[in-house]
Parts: sequence; structure tokens; C-alpha cells
Amino acid sequence: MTSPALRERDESGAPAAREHDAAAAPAACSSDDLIELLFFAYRDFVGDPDRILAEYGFGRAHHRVLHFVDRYPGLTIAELLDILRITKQSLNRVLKDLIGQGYVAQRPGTSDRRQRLLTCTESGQRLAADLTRVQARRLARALASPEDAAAPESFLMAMIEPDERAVVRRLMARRGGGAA
Amino acid sequence: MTSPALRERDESGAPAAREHDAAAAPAACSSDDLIELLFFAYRDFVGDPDRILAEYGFGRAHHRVLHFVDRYPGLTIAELLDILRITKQSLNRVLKDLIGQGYVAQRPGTSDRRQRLLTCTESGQRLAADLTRVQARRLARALASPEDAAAPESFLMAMIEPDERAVVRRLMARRGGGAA
DNA sequence: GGAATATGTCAACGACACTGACGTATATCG
DNA sequence: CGATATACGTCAGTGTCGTTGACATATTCC
Repeated sequence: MTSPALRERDESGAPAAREHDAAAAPAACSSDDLIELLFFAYRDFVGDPDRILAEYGFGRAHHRVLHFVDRYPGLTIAELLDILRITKQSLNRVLKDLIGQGYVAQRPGTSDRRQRLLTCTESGQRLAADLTRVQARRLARALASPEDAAAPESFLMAMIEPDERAVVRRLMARRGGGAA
Repeated sequence: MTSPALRERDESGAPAAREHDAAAAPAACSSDDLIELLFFAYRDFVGDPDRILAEYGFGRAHHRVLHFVDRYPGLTIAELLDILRITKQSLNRVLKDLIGQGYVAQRPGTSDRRQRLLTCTESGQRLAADLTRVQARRLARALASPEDAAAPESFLMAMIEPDERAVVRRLMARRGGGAA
């Protein structure tokens, strides 16, 4: 997957038996470090569903729409635009896909028939659940860490793909260690 | 900025004097809630620098490159590709901008002259610092919250733009309250 | 009946990612 | 020394997802 540029200094030849290496970062963790961890954490957080979505020919935009429609059935277009902060042209493109392929259904509003109340079909709910599952699993794993899960630093590190944590930690260690 | 679709139920006419309303969410916060909070938190987290970048004609891709080159001077192209997980064509597009406009400098590697060691120029460091500042400020504010900042839920809520927290909270309250 | 609202749509464009292929300089190995 | 590998650059085409601007339609509200 990843090219070896950052992995070359592979000191420990041990088969990596340590389980929760989410911590192991010395102590100090500045805001600057957190900025970086948030980048890596979010990257892996959205990476999980991305793989599933690709099988359906969908992207992140579809995911966001599906997620909110699934969680808040009866959502209107205007509300969705408000949440996602995109233009209705952008929304319509992905919404058309989701409706056309039977993942989202619409019905006119009862009190205001101009509105389109959006809901997920059964298959939409299934897909949404699949996507939620992988993200919730990562989250649960991160939260299930030892008591240090309390610190945002540990939380974010635990959100990163386990295999990648050492890479990230090694990268970030370069800031004190210096002369590479 | 935001259209009023989600703001209409504006019960409290008070001029909003409460400072740290990061909490105020009942108690239960499922993984599903966290997924959503992470979306909103990240949205606002990247929104700050986006505004600055727009003044320079830069985008998020430029930000990421600038950030990592600033933090890890001497980074090579291969390492950067590893961190960002993009193709060299994508990287080159933004890197060319940053070098051409004097924010990033390159010099051949000493031990391996095929490598291009990347560093930030002074103006590059200044811009990177500006971008870091707004993100660190948001982070610091989130961490400076009362002791409840420990919980990822509170942390994420505190990362959301203060004006938006009530909107998000109201939206998420719809999941129990139901009949809208 | 006229104005505001909720939504749809056409057209063009920009940022940022991708693939595939090819070119060049430097390093390394036999 | 010559072959092969590596680090990087680049050309060409494509796709997703965001943008703006303008205009059409149905419905509601006054």
C-alpha cells in the first residue's frame, strides 16, 4: 500500500506483540501535534467507508447525504443543504444517484407540499449501517483503550490505523531528534 | 452565511450569554453521535485555514504540503507522498505553486543528489505559522474547556464553531424527540 | 393576484484527486 | 563499465465534487 520512504528505519525486528500502543508518546503534546494527529485520524476515519463506497460507485458526498438522511428521516433539501454547506447543484448530483438507485426515497411534505421529505429505503438503511459500522468500530476501539483514552492526543492516535501509528510516531519524533 | 432552515426553532430569545456551552448534551453519546460530531468538528477545523488560504489563491492541498514541509524541513518528495497519500502528479501541481511563489525552497540531497530536500522559505514559515495559529487557537479553546474536555464527545463539540454548536445540538436532539 | 419560498436544472468552471506512459538524472550492483 | 533500480518530472486524459450564475416551476402566504 504505502511506499517505504517513511518506513525504512525499521529498528525493532520483533513481530510487534504490543497491543495498545496508542500511548507511548512521551508526554508533551502541543496543539501543533494535535493538528497533525487530527489530519491522520480523519484520513483513516474516512478511509474505511471510502473502500465500501467504491464498490457501489459512490463517493464521500454520497456517504454524507446517506448518513444524514438515514439518521434524520424526513429531512428536507434545505435542511440538508444547511448541514452539508454545499450548493443545491452539488447536492442534487449525488442525491439523484441515490434516489435513482433506490437508496433514498422522497415524498412531498404534508404541511408544505413544496418540500421533499427524504428517507432511506431499506437498502439505503443497510448501506448506511454498513458504513456506520466500520466507523463505529474504529471509534469504539479508540474509546476502549486504557484510561488514557481521555486525552484527545491518545484518542486521535488511537483513531489512526494501527499499522500506521508507528510510522506517524516516528515521523513526529523527528521534530526533537533532529539530524536525519 | 447559513440559510435558516435549521435555525428556525429559535426558542431562547436571550442574547446568548453562556460562554462554554460545549457540554449541555444529556449524557449518552453513542459512537454514532461521535461520527457526526467528527464530521462537524473537522469541517470547522479546516474552515479556519481555508479562509486564509483563499486570500493567497491556495487550497487545502497547498496547506497540507506547506504544513508538513514547515514542520519537517528537509522532507523529500517520496516522504511527502507517503504522508499525504497522493500521487506525485497531484503533489507536483501544488508544490510547483508553492515553489514558484517562493513559499517553499528545494535543494539537492547531500548524500543522494537525486532527492529534492524541501524547506520553507521565510514567507513560507510565516504563512504556515498563520495557518497553524488559527487551528491551534481552536484546539486550545477546545482543550481549555472545563474538566469534561476529557471526553471525546465534549472535545469534538468544543471544536465546532461556537455559533454552530446550538444548531448541531438541536439537530442531534431530533433523534430522540422525534415528531417534527 | 402578486411576492416569497422550496426545489429543479442547464451551463460553465475550478480544485484536486486518479491512471498510464514516458523521460532523465543519479545511485548501486555485478 | 554497463545494467538495473531509484528519485523525480511531465504530458495527456479522466472523475468527483465543489463553485457561480441564470432561469423554470410548483406552492404557499398575504
